[in-house]
Amino acid sequence: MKIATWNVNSAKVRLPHLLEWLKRDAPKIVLLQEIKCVDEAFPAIEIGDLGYNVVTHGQKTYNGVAILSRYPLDDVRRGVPGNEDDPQARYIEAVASLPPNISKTGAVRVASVYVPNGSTADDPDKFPYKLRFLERFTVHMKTLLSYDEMLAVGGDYNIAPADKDVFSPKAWEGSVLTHDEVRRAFRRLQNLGLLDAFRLVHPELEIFSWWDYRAGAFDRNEGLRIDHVLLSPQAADKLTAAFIETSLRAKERASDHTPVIVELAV
DNA sequence: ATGCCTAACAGGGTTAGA
Repeated sequence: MKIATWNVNSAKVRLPHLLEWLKRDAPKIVLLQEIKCVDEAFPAIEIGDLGYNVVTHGQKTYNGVAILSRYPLDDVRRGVPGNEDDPQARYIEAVASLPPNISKTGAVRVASVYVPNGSTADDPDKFPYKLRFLERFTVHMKTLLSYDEMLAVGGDYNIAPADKDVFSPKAWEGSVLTHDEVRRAFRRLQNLGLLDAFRLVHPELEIFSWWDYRAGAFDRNEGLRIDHVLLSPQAADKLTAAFIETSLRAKERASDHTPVIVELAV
């Protein structure tokens, strides 16, 4: 079963790419970020026609997350608990029920997260907001891990966990994507028991999930690995493959992010 | 090299992204 995460940078603009990719690759579950639209404007009909159930947590203009699933979705949660004072739509969670002919394990809980960028480390509002979001998100992850179930949390974490996730560590030193404090926040998640699926399969591979729109960054392969699928131990036990679908970044009118995909033998 | 593209909203220039 393939589970993918993708920051589409506008569901409306990326719809042709999304539909084509869903038809070709047929991931069972897709976790989307930056849909940049309200729930009513999300192209749920077109996606539903391909056999996907759709739940969204949208917002006008900015942010917005969604879950697409070939399996039924229940127990939908919008927003991180304890973060209700935050008007930005950055988190959605649901339980996908796997049919008995597919799995004996029953269900997998999935979540799509869009961690704030943080602007610059000296920004008086945005960087503290990023750290505060990560703190509250981490508390909730601890709760979900206590359920001892299959859990996959995919998203744009806006964190390059290590220097090998950065094309030029020197150029990115001190940025909000590589900052010690956010890397520490990422390690905290891992120390709770959430495992970086891509790194489990490819411990040393240098491959990126985002490339700047400017200055031909994609053609030069000047990117970062900031999109991740984190797995509970129960899910990581089923992990058979992980890869980054670079082809979608090469298209005309591409998102600046490309899908990260994991395969679980459930 | 801190605005090199892109998107939304709006109907031009600003905000935001990473």
